[in-house]
Amino acid sequence: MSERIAELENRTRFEPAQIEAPITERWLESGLFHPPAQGEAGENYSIAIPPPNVTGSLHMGHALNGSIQDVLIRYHRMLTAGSEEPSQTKWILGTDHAGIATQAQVEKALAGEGVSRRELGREQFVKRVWEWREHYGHTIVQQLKRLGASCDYEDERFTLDEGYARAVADVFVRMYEKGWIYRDRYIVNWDPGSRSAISDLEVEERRETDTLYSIRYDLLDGGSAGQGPPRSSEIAGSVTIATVRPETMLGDTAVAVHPDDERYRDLVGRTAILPLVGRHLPVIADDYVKMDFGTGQLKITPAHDPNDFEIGARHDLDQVSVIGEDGCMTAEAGERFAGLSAMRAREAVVAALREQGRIVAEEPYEHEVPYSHRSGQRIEPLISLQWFMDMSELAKPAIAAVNDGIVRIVPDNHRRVYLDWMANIRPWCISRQLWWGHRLPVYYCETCAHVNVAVVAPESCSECGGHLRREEDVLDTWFSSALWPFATLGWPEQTPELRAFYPTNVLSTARDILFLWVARMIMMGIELTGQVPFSDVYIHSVIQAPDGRRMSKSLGTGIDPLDEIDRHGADAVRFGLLAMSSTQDVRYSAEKVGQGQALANKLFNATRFALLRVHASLGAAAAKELEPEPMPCTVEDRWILSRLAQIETDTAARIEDYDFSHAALGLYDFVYGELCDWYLELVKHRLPDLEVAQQRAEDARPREMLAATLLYVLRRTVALAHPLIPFVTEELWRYLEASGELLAGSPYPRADEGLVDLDAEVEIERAIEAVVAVRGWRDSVGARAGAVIPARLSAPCYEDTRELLARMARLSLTPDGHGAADAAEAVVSIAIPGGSVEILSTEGLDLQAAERRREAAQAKLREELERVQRKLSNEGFLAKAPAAVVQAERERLARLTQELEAL
RNA sequence: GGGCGCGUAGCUCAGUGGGAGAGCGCUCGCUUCACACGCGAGAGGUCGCAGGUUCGAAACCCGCCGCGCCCACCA
Repeated sequence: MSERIAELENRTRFEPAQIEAPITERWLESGLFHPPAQGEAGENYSIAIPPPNVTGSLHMGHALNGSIQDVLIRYHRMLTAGSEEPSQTKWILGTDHAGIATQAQVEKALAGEGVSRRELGREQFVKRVWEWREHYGHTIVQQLKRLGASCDYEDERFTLDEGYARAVADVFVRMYEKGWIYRDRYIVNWDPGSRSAISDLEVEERRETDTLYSIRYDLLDGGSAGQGPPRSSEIAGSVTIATVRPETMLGDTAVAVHPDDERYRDLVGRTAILPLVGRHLPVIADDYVKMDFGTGQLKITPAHDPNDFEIGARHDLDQVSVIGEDGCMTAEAGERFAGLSAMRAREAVVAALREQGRIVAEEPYEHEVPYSHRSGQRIEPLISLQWFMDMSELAKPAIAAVNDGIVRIVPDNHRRVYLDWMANIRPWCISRQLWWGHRLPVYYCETCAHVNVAVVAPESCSECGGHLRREEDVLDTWFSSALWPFATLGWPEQTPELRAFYPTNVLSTARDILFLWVARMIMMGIELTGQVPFSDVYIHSVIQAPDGRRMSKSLGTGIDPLDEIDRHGADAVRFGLLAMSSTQDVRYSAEKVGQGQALANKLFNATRFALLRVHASLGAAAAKELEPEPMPCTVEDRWILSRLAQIETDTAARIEDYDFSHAALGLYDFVYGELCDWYLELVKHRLPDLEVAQQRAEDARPREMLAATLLYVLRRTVALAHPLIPFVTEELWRYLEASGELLAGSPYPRADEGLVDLDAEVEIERAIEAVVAVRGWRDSVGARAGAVIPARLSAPCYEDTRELLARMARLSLTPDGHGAADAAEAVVSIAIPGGSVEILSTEGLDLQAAERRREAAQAKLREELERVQRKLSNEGFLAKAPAAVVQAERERLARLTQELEAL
């Protein structure tokens, strides 16, 4: 117990704003968050933070995941703090360069100055982004500190750091040499917004209603596919194709039907004439075509549709690119349309077709349209020369790791989602036409066209010595993110950090980046380090707005966690988020944050009260010497120690099971429902002021024992709650712990099983039930709150709790078996477990209400009794239910009978 | 089209085989010597609907209705 108790006298409220900054300062100065790179990963504990975007700011997802990871980190740091075997706990911190997002931000800022990035030039632009990063790159890290996140702030990484960049280049070269990375002309998801290719995973489908046009293409007479505009005499029949994108027809190079389609068997091998263009299109058979959709005749545009691209490859069709990287029609689309945006071109094409009478039907059509997750613009599938990575070999061990449980996914219903995706994994388009990012370590020879790939830029071509030109493209941001858990620790060098903290223990994230990031880390980790990067993947909730919509700035549904911290304190926000979290999406609950705030304040006041009371009751000198330890004198002491042991077991188990909401709410229930509502109220009177006690000539020993027990319980509770609500608990530790040690570096309480006392629990629970019953009765009959009512206890099993029942229910209990008093007439009976309390005086009571209440109580007891009797007379129940259940029902019957008789 | 999940008190959610719960809100009472961001007491629920399994179902199974999310190449 610390000497500074007097400070607490006037602090009747916990004020987070006053203590959060100084406490953060003490934590940072202590070095607790910056462990030495000692030992091996197997004996240490580490988590690599999902690196936030460098120019981002803390949103609810960060706040939740930060709280979760911090609980795990603080728990393990404390768990091993008292241990004899040395163990380090590290939360690896850093930020992600976030290619497209950051580049877009800077471009936007430049636009404000009236400059485009092309005007600035690559070198100057990249310089500007670095400056931007210097300016805004520390925001989110500072915000994590406000949350109380105990990351290793002294060892912050960035995915574009020099060492990290070397690791990225190194991986590229290795994968290239294995033949997994290759360059290809392939149809990609082109994002006209960021003017770059993006990966499949960065595409989101939106439901939209478009017009489905049915267009008639004429068929040439005969089978030959001769060139030149047809003369009308050569036309023989037609096909009707359906499309929502008429503008792409300008790039059609075939018409397809299903090979089994009886209706069109004769068409295969014939030639259709592409309206507006006149190109001759072979009619081909491909089983991709659905016979039961539309007319069963499909236009094939290999350059602008992923399916058509595949079909084109199978049939060796021409690729005619009519839409360019700017989203506008190319020269190949013909003079009439070239230069128009795709949307404009659509109108123009439709108008031209309509003029020719070729549109035979139009209908509204709802379908999924691809949009860029990054820029929000509609994806334009087109053929482009890009770099790809083949994932099939990488996926195999990553599938096995999850199948074999070497990587555990929690909750495990995400396991199958992961496995399904991995089983069908496709090549990954890794090149981006951006300037901000890891430029590919690829050098083209201007003389012999040889492709040089090397970590360090070669002087000249390895084949011919010719001049080299470096690839302009950069890598997909997720390529570097995939190396996060080990590249942050110095890989490919075998550093002490890598040895001490890799593999990490847990990766915590929302499910939206399970494929984008988590799966790729597992694949890359296994391939490059021979070990899985983490043994557990914890997938946490997505927090939605209170109305169930997505939380987003643009919708105006966002809630800023920092505002919430300002208002309620970091502990409250952490507690609230943890209490909300679940295995599924949840709505933001201001009430849960309020609950957290209340808990922090409650714990603060409970501790304050206990310390002040102990101080006043033992005197300053004795209080200072006091050694907190369990020294139970009474049944309530044994009860609270037993309950404490139980909540200690439960909390540790819940944290280890990633059951954060129950860990949080369980602590709340213990602090409120047991420690404060009952234990403190029960023992108050046992700690009178020192002078009073001395006047009464009381022995100091019972007070010392109670003080020792009380402070033991509070210290343990405060320490137990620390990983969830670190600020208030650290603040209280200053008063509870004389040595000045930080709670963050102190051992975590582990249940003392020897303190479990089920008899005490039964007794106190019974007494609490009785108190509640009497209080309810008092309230309903209008008894004054403070009035002490004469009564007689008519129930067994209250030997040790008789006094506390009287005190808590404000009864003056007549001693049993004492002549005159015992003979007093009972005017009212109140049912309590195992019997009744008989009220001996009616002064100031509403007797009609009392009677109504008695009747209601009787009715309820009868009803319950009947149900139990029914159950016990059911032969099926007696024969088939477990003996313990039958026994419990028998006991219940006895108890209810007793209570009913007492009324 | 495939998959995952949800539907319990006015609201947000726990509870997954044996007496319907919490927080907030609401009602009543209380300046009770830690806390009025407090204390005490209370009202409020055919556990989405219908069937089945079981001695016993909010929970397990089948179907239906409603809602959400993820994946997927039907123009």
